[in-house]
Amino acid sequence: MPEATSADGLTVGQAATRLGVTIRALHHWDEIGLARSSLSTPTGYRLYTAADLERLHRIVVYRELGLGLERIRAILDDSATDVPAALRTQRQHVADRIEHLQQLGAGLDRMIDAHEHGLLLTVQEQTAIFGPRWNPDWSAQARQRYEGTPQWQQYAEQSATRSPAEWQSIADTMADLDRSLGESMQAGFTPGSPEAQLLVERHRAVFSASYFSLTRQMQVCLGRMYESDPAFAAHYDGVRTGLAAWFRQSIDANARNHGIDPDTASWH
Amino acid sequence: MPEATSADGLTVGQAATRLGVTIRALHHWDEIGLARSSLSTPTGYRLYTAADLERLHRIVVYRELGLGLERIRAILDDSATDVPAALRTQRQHVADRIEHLQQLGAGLDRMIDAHEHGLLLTVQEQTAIFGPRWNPDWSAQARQRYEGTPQWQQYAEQSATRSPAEWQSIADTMADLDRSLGESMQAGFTPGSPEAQLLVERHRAVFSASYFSLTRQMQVCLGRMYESDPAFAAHYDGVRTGLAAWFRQSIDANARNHGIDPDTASWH
DNA sequence: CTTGACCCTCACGTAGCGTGAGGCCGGAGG
DNA sequence: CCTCCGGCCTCACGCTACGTGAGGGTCAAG
Repeated sequence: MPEATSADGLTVGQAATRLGVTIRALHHWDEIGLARSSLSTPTGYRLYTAADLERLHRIVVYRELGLGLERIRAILDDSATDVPAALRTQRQHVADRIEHLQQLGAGLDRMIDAHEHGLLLTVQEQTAIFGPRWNPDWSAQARQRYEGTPQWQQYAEQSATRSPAEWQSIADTMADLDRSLGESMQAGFTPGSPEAQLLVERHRAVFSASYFSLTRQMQVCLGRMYESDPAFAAHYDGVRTGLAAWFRQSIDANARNHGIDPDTASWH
Repeated sequence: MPEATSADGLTVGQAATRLGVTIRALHHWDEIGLARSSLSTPTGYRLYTAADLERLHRIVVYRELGLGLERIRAILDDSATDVPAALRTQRQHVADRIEHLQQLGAGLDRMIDAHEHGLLLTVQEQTAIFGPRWNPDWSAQARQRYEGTPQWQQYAEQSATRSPAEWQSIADTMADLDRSLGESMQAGFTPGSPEAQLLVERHRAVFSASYFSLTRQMQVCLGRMYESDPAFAAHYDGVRTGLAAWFRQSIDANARNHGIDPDTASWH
């Protein structure tokens, strides 16, 4: 049995189901004067006539197109408004928002990649930037070890915004630092000497800017790894024989100079 | 002269300009506990330290990716949250919104087309649906005459949502009506007879459902045009000789029966 | 007369701030 | 010392388009 469509009109609930909107929406449109029911029962029930429903239907259509209620009101009430022009403006807005969202999506993709791979570079680019002795597996290993730590997150967020050129610049800076370390050792500066201290602090600054904030405690742990990890040790000793040990000792000495016992330092 | 970066930290204004956000945003993030300044002067000024700025920067990045503040809070504070998973969820949201907006855009395009051309059918489709005697220029003429009137707007909005199949159904209904009109005239029913009145009301209902709400006053004007416009007259007289005049008279008679003087009726 | 479905009017909550209002602080000039 | 201007502070309401109850009448059926 269909609803007894009394000739007077439909109640809010009936109108709402016919239009596919909520009762509250109809109430709201009533409140702001966008669409009032032209009839009502003596007890205050709203009754929507066929003409009311036509207007409501137009509202629903324009609302589905993403127009704001005030713009809809203008279109419906002000016959002077240029409807196609208003629609074209809205079309432009939609296009703009789509483009913006697509950029957001691309940024998210980069960020996801950064979190999952650590480096946003192809293997070819990695070799070109970090040199032939770079092993592409290292970033995967680093990810396995540090994934989930705040440091990894910070690193991932930064690397998501880095272009190959910026990676190149980082690699150059690092290579510069390696050279300086080798020259200092070669020149006879010992761990603990002012020159060595300066270089250790320079390493901390460069590292913090390139990867993530490095405390002196963390730097101590890193130095130990440089010496004990075969790959890292080979890298530094490749610059100058004995450099891995010299650098670790310099870091330890610098930490001691800042009141830290390198033998109890932890990564935190 | 750069700002005197007092070692303690930056004031809100300085932090805001560095981060590219407003002061109010920083206040807001403070209010909801997302990012508090860890220092403050005795007089209550906020001072943001370097660590604070790091956190703020991360917030800015994630906010630019479209994440909500609560989600950002989870990522920053709760090391247990799976960051890539959260990002992928967000990526899906963005993709969904893009698709939705693209549908909106398509709907807007249809609506704009409908307002500007009146019919969303190719000339071929028009001929196939309305028959070989249909003249594609008619819709352009109708647009020139009625553009800007509420009736045209209603018509355009409806036709924007109509598929060729629905147009076919409308054409069929109209053809049915034409046939019935011709048969009634042929059978000798006169304008004003109950049979003729029924057909006139049927025309009004069909027309209102297919194009726009038609009052009896408007129907009278339409009937006069059917008789006087050569194209329309040819159409009806092609169904049955003399049908254009018979139909116009039937509309007039029906209007009179409803208390309307057809000679003073206006389109409104 | 009761019951359950429906209706009414407040009125607060949402996300992320914008935008004043009204008033205190800090450094420079007179 | 006073004043002035720019910067800072804390309320606190405003914005979109309703969602979601709270508390209470209304309507048709049993």
